[in-house]
Amino acid sequence: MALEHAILVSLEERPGSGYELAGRFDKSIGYFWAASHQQIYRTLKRMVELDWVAVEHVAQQGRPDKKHYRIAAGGRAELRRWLAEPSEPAHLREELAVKVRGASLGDVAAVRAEVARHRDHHAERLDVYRVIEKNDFPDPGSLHGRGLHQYLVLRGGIRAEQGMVEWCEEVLEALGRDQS
Amino acid sequence: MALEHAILVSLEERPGSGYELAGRFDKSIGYFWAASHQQIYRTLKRMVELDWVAVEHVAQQGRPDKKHYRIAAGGRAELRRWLAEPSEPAHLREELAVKVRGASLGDVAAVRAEVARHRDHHAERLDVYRVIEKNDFPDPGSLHGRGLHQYLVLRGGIRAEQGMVEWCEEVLEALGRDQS
DNA sequence: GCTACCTATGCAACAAGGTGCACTGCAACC
DNA sequence: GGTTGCAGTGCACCTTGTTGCATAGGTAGC
Repeated sequence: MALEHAILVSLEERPGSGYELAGRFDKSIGYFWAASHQQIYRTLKRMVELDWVAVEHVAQQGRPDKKHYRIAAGGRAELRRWLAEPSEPAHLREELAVKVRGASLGDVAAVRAEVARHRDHHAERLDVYRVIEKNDFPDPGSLHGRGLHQYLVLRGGIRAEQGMVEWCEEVLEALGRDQS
Repeated sequence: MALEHAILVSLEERPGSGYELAGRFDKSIGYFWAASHQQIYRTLKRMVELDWVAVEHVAQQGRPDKKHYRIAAGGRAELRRWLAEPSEPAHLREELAVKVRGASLGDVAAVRAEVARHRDHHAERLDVYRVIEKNDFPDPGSLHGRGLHQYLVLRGGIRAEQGMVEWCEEVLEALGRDQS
């Protein structure tokens, strides 16, 4: 499993509370590895028991107390171990593809509309990534180390979203031709 | 969930046993929606209870008896319902991206080797898809209906694998430049 | 004669992920 | 004065997915 490792990477970049981590998983890191706040709280608890992260209770006024997490020595060791270990290539899990494949068993026009909706969604996501790219990485050629690694992951997101947009366009065009 | 629906689509194309379905999920359909034989047996059982599929016990000589499944009226109705229903865009879950993002916390060279391994894997997969494309769909322009839909899903697979190969190349090149 | 793999189905247990809900209290808006 | 939203943590339950094992005869190679 990699949720622990995604959390470790995120905590290493910046320590914080579970709530804060959940926020990060709603953007940045979470674009490539989604997780709900439930999963994060539960996993953090387990990671404390494993001594991968250290907790510190922080009392607050006007707000509920929070727990501040930071990566511990055990977590760093685990990260190093995991980074060196080979991992399985992820397999695709695209509900939309199943729908396209089964389109002729239902309303093709409805499936086409679904594809259009997904295209719009991925186009929006692509715009978000492009803005981040422009703002945070104006000069990619000069990047090194951590900054370069963050940029490369963003590039992966851009490629993935662009690929989806193009595929949706191809499907829309082909289904349109077939129906007319 | 879409495993039921993937099974329905597959059974509609061709009825068969759970074992046979598991085989299909190891190739064709399974390239876009993976499932183990355990999942398939369990899901088929549930689908029989729901009257989405019909079973027929087939006695065999020299081999264990098998159960032959075909889609039932309830399954066709469910498929139509599901096809018309909007679905959530799938979110990425790429362990490799987490590793690239965390590369500086471990052995960058090891992560680079991982990326190379994954590139090779996706390149092989891409080759498989390209062969299928050439053999099964020699004249895409003339496709209609079900054949066209199958082709479009294959095109999605080709785009996804090609995108991964290109991203891996970009990462390898950038990490190589950074290290030297 | 032994090992290994294929066909064929399935249980049991566990790990991971998702959904719904509960509690607290402040700030902002209308 | 009521709703909405933010900050903050967590339990309980349910569904999905994975792993290990069991059964059992046939076929093929060494």
